[in-house]
Amino acid sequence: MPELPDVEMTRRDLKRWLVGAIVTAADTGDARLSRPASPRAFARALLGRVFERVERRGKWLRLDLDHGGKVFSHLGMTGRWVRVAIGAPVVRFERARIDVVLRGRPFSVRYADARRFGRLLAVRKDIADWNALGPDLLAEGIDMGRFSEALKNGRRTVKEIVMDQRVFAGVGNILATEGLWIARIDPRSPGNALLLPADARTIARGLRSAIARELANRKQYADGRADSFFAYGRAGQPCPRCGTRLSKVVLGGRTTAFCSGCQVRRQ
DNA sequence: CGGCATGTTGCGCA
DNA sequence: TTGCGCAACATGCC
Repeated sequence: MPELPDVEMTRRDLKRWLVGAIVTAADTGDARLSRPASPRAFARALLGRVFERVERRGKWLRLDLDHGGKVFSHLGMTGRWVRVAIGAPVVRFERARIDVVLRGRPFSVRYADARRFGRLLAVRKDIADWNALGPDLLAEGIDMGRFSEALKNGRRTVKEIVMDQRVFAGVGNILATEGLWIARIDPRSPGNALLLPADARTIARGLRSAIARELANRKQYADGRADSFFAYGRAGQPCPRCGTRLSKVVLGGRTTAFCSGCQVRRQ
């Protein structure tokens, strides 16, 4: 599921389903997902409340309730929200349920998460994970000065820097791989080798373009990932731009595909 | 059966 | 003290 474009699509769903809806029942039995809050706190915070807003920053979602409470949701690796009829049976890997009434119509919204790497907690104020997030490439203008600084100060590779949620909220392994391919920059380049303002701009443009492509793709194939990636998951196959066999390397513990033919490596 | 997976975190070690 | 690499988390799927 989860990188910025998927989470954004989820935000739009939740906004459509929940804003203005009143909660008639809420339940989760999963202490792991609701940590450090308790499953009981989740039910208690939601019952009888009305959703006012659904916000997103990077891969985090925040649902604001009418009494000032907030529900934070992170999809982890396999989390997803679905809407079903009221009283519908438990969906596969269901971890939480929110029954609501919107404009007189009752229905149910379920959170499913096979691996349970996600988070789902109801709290009174913003959590540290949310506050620590850097700018969101879709929502906010990015501060090029700050990005250049992050690159300059980083001994890490440019891919690791770009995936740092404090630098760009929402960029994960797919977006970083695709964005750098579009920007024609070798993901192994150390950040402090990319000193030109033009480099930062090119990378930001590549990431934005990758996000736009993914969003368009999600809209078209509402379900699953019809992979139309340039580089992600395609090591060994020809580069769609220059035909060179795409290489594979592990950076920051994540598999990374790139083209040694047309992605420039800086030292 | 082995290997890999869109994410994050915490631990051991240099 | 800081930083880095990597295992761990829990499960599906090829």
